[in-house]
Amino acid sequence: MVAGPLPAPSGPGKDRLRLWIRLLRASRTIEAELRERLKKEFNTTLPRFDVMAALYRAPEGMLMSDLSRFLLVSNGNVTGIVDRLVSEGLVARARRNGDRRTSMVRLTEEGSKTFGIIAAAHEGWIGELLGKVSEDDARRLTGMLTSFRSNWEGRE
Amino acid sequence: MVAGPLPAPSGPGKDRLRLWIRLLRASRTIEAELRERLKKEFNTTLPRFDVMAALYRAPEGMLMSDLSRFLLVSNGNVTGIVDRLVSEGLVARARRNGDRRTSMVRLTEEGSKTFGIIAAAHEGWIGELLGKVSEDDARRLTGMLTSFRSNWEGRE
DNA sequence: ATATGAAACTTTAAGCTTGAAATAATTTCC
DNA sequence: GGAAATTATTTCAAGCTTAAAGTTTCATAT
Repeated sequence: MVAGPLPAPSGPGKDRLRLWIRLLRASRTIEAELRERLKKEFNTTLPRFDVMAALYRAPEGMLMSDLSRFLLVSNGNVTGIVDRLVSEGLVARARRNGDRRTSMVRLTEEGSKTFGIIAAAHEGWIGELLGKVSEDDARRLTGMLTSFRSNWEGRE
Repeated sequence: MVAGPLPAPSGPGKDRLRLWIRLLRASRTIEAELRERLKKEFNTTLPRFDVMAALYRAPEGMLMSDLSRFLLVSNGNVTGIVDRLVSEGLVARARRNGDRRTSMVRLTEEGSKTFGIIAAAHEGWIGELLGKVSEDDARRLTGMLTSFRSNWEGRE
């Protein structure tokens, strides 16, 4: 996937292949940097940050399946991450009256406070890491990515 | 990370944050699809494909540390993936005369043949998945991503 | 009411991933 | 030549990830 330098591919369709490779390398590079900083500065992980970010914007809480869908990861995966966040006191599961299969997951007060702090740092990091991209290019790129993602969403 | 819908962020620097979120969602979506197809069609994984792709373009072989650097993953990680590829007969380690700490890793003949087949399918999938991106946009996007990545490479 | 099926979630096994510690070989520097 | 630092790699523990199988609960249709 993360192919790169040496013999530049050429021929029909190669431009898209090259785009994909760049896209993947870019996101992996940034992801690695964020992961490292989250660990060093806040002793947390990217998956936990992702879950907290999702919950932060849903004060009423989210179902496990909502989280799974939103974060694009499997539901078994979310179970483990939420388990750890619960044991850290940052997240709580609340049984529901109506449907006993489900539980509403939400940030605790401490979780919310903690996330606020981390999120501020995170936004600063992104600004720094993408600093060389002009606001204009950022908007243009975002537009392209959005349209190309829309071919995908809710496909199967 | 993979934040999305609800309250659209606004303010200074928010365009870059949004760009990052889209970038991440796009690459995760495509990655997930590739992973699934690699599993279903060829009973292999993305990391193994990555390693084989790197080796395919280096017929003389690569050191473990070369692989690690090139693929942007830790060296301990590469050890495990190469181990599995070796046990599948797709990759071979060759001790070197000069430096006995290192070994040259390369595709076996079977590995090379196998990779050729998978790579052809892979290229087709990318063409399909990014089909809606015009060749022109693909080149433009690639250019932007390249320049923005170059702020990063060899940073520390 | 009760089977049948669907839905929400957890568990499990296998594999991927990292950072840190451990090994081993090489190089550097007195 | 030998200690000390460096380099290449593996090992390890903890955590992330998936797909598949299992559990519990709910909804539907007899």
